[in-house]
Amino acid sequence: MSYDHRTIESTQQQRWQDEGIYRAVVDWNKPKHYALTMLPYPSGDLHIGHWYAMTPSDARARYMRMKGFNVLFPMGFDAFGLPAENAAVQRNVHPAKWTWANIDRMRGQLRSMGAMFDWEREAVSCEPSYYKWTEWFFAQMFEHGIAYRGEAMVNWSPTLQTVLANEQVIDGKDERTGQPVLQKLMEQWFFGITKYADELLDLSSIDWPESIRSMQANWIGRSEGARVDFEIAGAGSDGGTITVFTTRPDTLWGATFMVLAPEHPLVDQLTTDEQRDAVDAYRAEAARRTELERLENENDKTGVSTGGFAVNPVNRARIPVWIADYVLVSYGTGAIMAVPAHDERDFAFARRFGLDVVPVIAPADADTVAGAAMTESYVGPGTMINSGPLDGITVNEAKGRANPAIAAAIDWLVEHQAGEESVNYRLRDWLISRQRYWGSPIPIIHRADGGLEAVPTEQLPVVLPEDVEFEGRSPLVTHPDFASVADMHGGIGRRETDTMDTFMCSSWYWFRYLSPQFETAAFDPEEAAYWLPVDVYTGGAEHAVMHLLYARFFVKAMRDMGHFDDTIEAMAAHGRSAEGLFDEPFMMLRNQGQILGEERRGDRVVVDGNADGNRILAASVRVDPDAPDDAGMVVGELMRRTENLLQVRVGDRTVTVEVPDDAVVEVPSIPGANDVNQLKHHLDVERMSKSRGNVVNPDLLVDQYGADTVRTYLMFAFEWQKGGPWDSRGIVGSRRFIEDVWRLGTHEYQPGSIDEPASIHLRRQTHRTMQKVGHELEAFKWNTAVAALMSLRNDLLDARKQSNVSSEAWAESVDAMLCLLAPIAPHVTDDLWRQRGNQQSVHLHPWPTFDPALIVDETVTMVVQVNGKVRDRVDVPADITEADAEATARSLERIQEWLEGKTVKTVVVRPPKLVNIVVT
RNA sequence: GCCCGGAUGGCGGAAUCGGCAGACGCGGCGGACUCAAAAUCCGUUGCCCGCAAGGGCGUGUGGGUUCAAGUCCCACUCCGGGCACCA
Repeated sequence: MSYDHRTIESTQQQRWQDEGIYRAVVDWNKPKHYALTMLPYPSGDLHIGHWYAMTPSDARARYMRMKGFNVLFPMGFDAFGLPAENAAVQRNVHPAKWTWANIDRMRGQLRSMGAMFDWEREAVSCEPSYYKWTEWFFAQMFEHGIAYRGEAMVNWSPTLQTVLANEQVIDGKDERTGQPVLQKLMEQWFFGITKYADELLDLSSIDWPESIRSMQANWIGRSEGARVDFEIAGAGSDGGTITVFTTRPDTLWGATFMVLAPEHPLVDQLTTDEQRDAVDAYRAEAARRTELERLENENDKTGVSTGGFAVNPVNRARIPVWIADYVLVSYGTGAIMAVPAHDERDFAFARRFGLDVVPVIAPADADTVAGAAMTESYVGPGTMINSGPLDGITVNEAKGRANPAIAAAIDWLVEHQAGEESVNYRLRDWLISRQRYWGSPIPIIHRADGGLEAVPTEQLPVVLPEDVEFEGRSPLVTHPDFASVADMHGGIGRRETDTMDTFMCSSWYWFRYLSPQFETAAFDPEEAAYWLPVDVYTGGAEHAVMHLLYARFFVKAMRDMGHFDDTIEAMAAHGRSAEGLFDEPFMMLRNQGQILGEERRGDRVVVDGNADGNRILAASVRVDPDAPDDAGMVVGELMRRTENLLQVRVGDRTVTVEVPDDAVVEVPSIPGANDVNQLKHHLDVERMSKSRGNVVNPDLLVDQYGADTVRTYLMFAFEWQKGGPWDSRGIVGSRRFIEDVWRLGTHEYQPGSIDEPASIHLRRQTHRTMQKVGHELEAFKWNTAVAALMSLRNDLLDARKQSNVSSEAWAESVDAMLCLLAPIAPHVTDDLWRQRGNQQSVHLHPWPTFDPALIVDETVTMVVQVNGKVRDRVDVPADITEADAEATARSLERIQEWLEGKTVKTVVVRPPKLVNIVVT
């Protein structure tokens, strides 16, 4: 019977479902393992990236279960979001209908993966039974003062007709469509995530990748420094102050002017009558420009004087106050003290507008240049000068109080009540409201008197009306009934028509999986007490500063609002300590890389040289994508390179070009001298996208090769955390492997003449594979786990050919191979497992344990080096003594030849692996 | 500019502690089977010299430590990612 993946996979999937083997039920007698993989957005089709993310997660969940853990591995859909509304506008289909149709389709595709998802725990964020609790969390946040309504400069996307969070804007463009985003002053809903900035910076209790830690730290952007108050000159003692944040209070004596953001609230007060027109014009221009346009002329400083002055608190100097768009209203206090002598931007501004430059730091090894003569700012270390009480103090490269000059400056400010030590963050509060329909409604009622109140819990959820029309604007605003509502006291109220950022839905979904039907709370404390927290979370690194930061914030806020109290109580009842379990959502995080489109086969090369028979002998080869067809003797795509032979496609024929060593090779993208080795027949690998036509469809692959082969290939062909270009040719190797497993599993082994060492060898390889595969799966190293199993396959093929191992050794090895491969290729292994007479699924079988005595070799190949170079090898007993190892090494004929006429200086002996004889 | 990660055959990649570089797979080459092709099987495959035995070179570049370096240290180049007029 030959291997038929279609029958095997559908049969096994049906059997798993019938037997209900993936149902995860609380069992306090077993250790638990909560494995979570990021839930998909129901975009319509599962793509190869979903498979790449999910099948290894599934394999590891299966492995943990075989290791004896009670494993929860749930799945759901992050179902609110803009694409559904776009579909509504473009195709005139209701977002709910579109979303649910996609979910149905994707559920089927997810089943074809053969993953062990527990579908009874499925959660879908657009279901009222789900978003009731999303709303409830919002109401809780509102009542605890974490959610608030505030006016701020926010990101407005004209394309999407909604505001966006800072995290969703990259380089002034929205991260989904790449369209420009405007800055607008608007009243919106925010979550006070900045209160948690310091706690979010501490990732010491969780096992997360370094890159994610650094991205989160960068995003939070903590800076240490001081806040300094500058009196507004001529306004009297209580006429107001301009507060600035600076990381360099030590340079205060060099502050010769101030700059406010154009939107700063004090600008009106400071502006003199003479400057009024210029200031108004500048502010209007700044408001018109997008973030993008501001960034374009970064080096070209603009600004205008307000005509007003402030007093530098350290020396009572009257300094002019300017406005300029290089100061951002959203960072720090929206105002800076400018120290042109020691800040590049301030220097450029001062030179442009003829403002004073006063150096206050003398470099240690160079003469101090007078301010007027400086050609650039000095940002290095040195000694304080022109700074009154700070003169003579050392300035080093350290930040904050670790720098003696900064410490002295802060002390001076505190003593003179002119400022204080301060920490500033780049992180802004999370803008949560969206002017869109397809999201969870914000459960707030605006009272007639302007007050705000949360919709009471018993009235939740605020359900999205279904009878809506889509005409660009959110239909909630224009809906006849939705917005009109009574407030708590029966007064006239207006319902909030904004919905929540969909990241809100995904900030708590792993709690809903615990008890998706639970009606009295967001999750059942009894389930939570057993399963929480998530032990392993897998998914893409693109969520580093969005989902993963929000999720951490959410759990900390839930903890502070007391929403884990019932769970902690339930834990105590079962004798489980809650210590440290509710500060972070995900104890371990691992990211997969991204699968890119298949390599583009050719580069355009220009070859000149001589015809030599039916090939060209090249004198020069140049890579030039834009070369015209007549640029050289042979011009075309480089299709293949083998050693120094190139296959170049010219029109519809292929020309062979030989590149001798003395040919000139030019690859403009690689500087310096190039040779033939640097010619690549692929310089262009891109993300998969429909428009590029390089999308790999997993459904077609599954149909052609089977899910087991696709899973195995995805785990084998890449370094998982890295990803890389798809290679459609490579999958046959995985298919051959699965077919070999099938043949070995169905082979009726009859030993010929049994060779005892061969049996022992097979057993040793088997037990080593047990050790190796377990070790690799533990560490998320799928490729080497598969490689180890392929090696065992090779050993078994060899044993079958020789027929020289005992039946027991054969059976042990085949059974082990099926168990070890089961997490990776669940269908074929379970089919074979049952064919081999087992009653229960291989997935319920315990993970094989290796015998440590069996994996040690009796003999080892010892390497003998002379002066660090391998000169001979010899098989020696594994327990050889140091003396015997040296004697054996010296006795080797080839070693003696190398020692002849030389004096042995030292001999390094590392039995049983190596002897290195050092001679002179 | 600052921060994080990386660079190993034609390709994807492997190499617990510093101890045989290139596991495993793809691709290539040669052969068997076949009328032929596909599939399959056998052999081979880092580069260079050599008929061979064998030798030399080799993990981005340049130094260093060591009996021994892909692995440790210093300096640099390039690639990927994050942050950035961030005060």
